Amino acid sequence: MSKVFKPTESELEILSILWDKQTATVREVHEIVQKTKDVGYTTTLKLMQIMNEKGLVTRNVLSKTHIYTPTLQREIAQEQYVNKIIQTLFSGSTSQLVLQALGKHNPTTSDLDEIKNMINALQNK
Amino acid sequence: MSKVFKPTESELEILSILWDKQTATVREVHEIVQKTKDVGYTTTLKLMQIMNEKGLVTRNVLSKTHIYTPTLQREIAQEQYVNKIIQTLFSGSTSQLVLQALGKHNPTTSDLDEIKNMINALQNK
DNA sequence: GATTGAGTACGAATCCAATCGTAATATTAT
DNA sequence: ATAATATTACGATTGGATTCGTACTCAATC
Repeated sequence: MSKVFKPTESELEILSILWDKQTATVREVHEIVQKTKDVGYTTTLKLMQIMNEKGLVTRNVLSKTHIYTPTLQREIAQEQYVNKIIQTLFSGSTSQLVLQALGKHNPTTSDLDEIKNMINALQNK
Repeated sequence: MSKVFKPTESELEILSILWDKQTATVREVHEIVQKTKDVGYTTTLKLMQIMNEKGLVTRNVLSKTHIYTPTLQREIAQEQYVNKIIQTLFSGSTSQLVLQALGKHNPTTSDLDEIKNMINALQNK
C-alpha cells in the first residue's frame, strides 16, 4: 500500500514547477520560486534535497548540477487534493465544487463545450 | 484589506465541522474529530481557543460550556482553495479541474443537469 | 458545605517545516 | 596551477503547529 502523498506547502510549490517543466535544476526552480517568495538559493536547494530523501523527486547526479524530476504523477496529486477539498469544503458534493469553479472563474467557450461533451458522455452510458 | 485566510490543517478540519453544524461546543467537535484522529479533549479545546484568538471563530460564553461559531463564510474558503488548487495542480486551467472532478467522482444525473444549466447560462450572455 | 463531574485556562514539551550560514567540492577562466 | 565561480552538503536555528498535563472554576448532587 502506497503511503499517503502529503507534501508540505513549499514542496507542493516546487512540485508544481517540476510538473510544468518535467525536469529542472535547483537553479531553474529557484529562479521561479523567487518571483513569489524572497528566499535564498540554499533554502530551495535544501528543500529539494529533502524532497529527494522523501522520494518526492529523483535526481540525476551524473553532471555536477543535479537534474530533478518529480516522482509522482501530477494526476495522483490532483485526485487527492480534489477529494480532500470536496470533503472539507463542499460537504462531499462534487457538483458544488464544479459550480463554484465555473462561477468564479472565466472558462472560455471551448472550455465549456469540452465540459458539456464530458457531461453528455457521462449521461449517455 | 482583509488578511489572507490561512487556517492550518487541524483548524480547517474543525472549521469544516462547524460549517456543517453551524454551531457547536468543544465536546461536539471533539467527538467528531476523534473518529479520525486519536487526540485528547484538551487538544481540541486548545485548538479552538487559539482559533478564537485568531478570529477564525467566535464563541458565546454566557453558559459555562462555550458555544462556537465559524467567523468565515465557507464560500470564501471555497473560493480561495479552489483558486489555489487550480494554480498549483492544474496549471491555471479551470476546465481541467472540472473534468477531473467529474471524471473521478460520481455525480448524479440531476447534478449533471444542474451543471449543464450553469454552462448554458454562462454561454448565453 | 463538601464532593464530584464537566468544563475552561494555561504553561510546557515536542515535533517539524523553513531558513540560512558556512564548509566542502567541482568547474571554468586566467 | 591558481583564482574565481557555481554547486552541493550539512548543521543549526527559528518559529509555529500540535499535544497534553495540571490547575482552576463552576454547578449539581449528596
